[in-house]
Amino acid sequence: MKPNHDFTSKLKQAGIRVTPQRMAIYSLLMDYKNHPTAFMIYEQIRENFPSISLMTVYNTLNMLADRGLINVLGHAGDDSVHYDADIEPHVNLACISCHNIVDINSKYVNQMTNEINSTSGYQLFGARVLFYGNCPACQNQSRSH
Amino acid sequence: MKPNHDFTSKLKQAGIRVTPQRMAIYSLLMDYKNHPTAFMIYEQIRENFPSISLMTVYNTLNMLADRGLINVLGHAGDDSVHYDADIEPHVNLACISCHNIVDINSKYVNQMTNEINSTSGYQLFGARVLFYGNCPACQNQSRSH
DNA sequence: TTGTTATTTTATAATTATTATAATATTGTA
DNA sequence: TACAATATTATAATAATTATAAAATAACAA
Ligand SMILES: [Mn+2]
Ligand SMILES: [Mn+2]
Ligand SMILES: [Zn+2]
Ligand SMILES: [Zn+2]
Repeated sequence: MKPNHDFTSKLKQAGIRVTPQRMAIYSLLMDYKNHPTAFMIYEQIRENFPSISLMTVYNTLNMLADRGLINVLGHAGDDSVHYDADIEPHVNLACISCHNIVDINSKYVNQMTNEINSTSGYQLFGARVLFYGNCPACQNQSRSH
Repeated sequence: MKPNHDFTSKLKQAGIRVTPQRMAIYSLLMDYKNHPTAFMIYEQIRENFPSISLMTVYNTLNMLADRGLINVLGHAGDDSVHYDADIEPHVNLACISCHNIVDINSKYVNQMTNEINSTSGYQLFGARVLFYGNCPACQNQSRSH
């Protein structure tokens, strides 16, 4: 596996040792925009990396989250935690039928973040902004059942 | 237990049978503003209602959430789900040290909600807006350790 | 009020996402 | 290359949540 210097330097900067497993997990989360769960990541990576264990996926995700390199979105109508490599505050839109999560642009998120940063008195680490409902595809399915 | 007609009518409107347990759970969540977990609710209610079971708390919370009467906030640095009786989109502020969640006013939340409602194409049921960091009290504790 | 039926509560067991452990393997470094 | 610190893996344990089914209760009609 050839080292991807983008990820390598990011991990090193955060004081995390570079391993093939961590590179694979981190870069998958950066490349795919689908806000996966630990198990979804595990299944994807296993195709190119058959010996990886689910424990390594959890360890890596926890480590990346602790250092602030990724964001923990929480549940999306299912019962496992979804992750997001985009740590800039932004609006996520979850479908509680198909459990997909997509990003959506909003011009108000930055203003809201600045407002909370300056007025709350909290030392902020991140934001979890998630609206939920039914996506267009799932609305059609339930209409024509 | 005397019936509280506010909650009674709300439950009836939602097609939910009125029971003392459900009244206790729903009104506790409305009265306390601390965004509790199922177990925290269970412990509180048990003081005046010694025979209640944790299963009833989960059943009721799931039912209220399904009907849109309460909001599911998700984890707050711990590993159990927090609930909120305030279903209007608003900013929640979680401390990842002490796991307390408080509300904070923001003038941008409503604008953001309207924006997403009109542009997303999703049939929206609710929002989970949660910023996380260290609260002032926990900042002081870690400074003077 | 009383009887009837559907629903709810409860105790209990089962499930499952996540974490802990400890032996083996790998990384960073000299 | 060799060493020490750290990571990975297989496995077992934990704990939040859900499933089940018998007993209790709410709604409602006679
Ligand atoms: Mn996102
Ligand atoms: Mn709130
Ligand atoms: Zn959908
Ligand atoms: Zn705190």
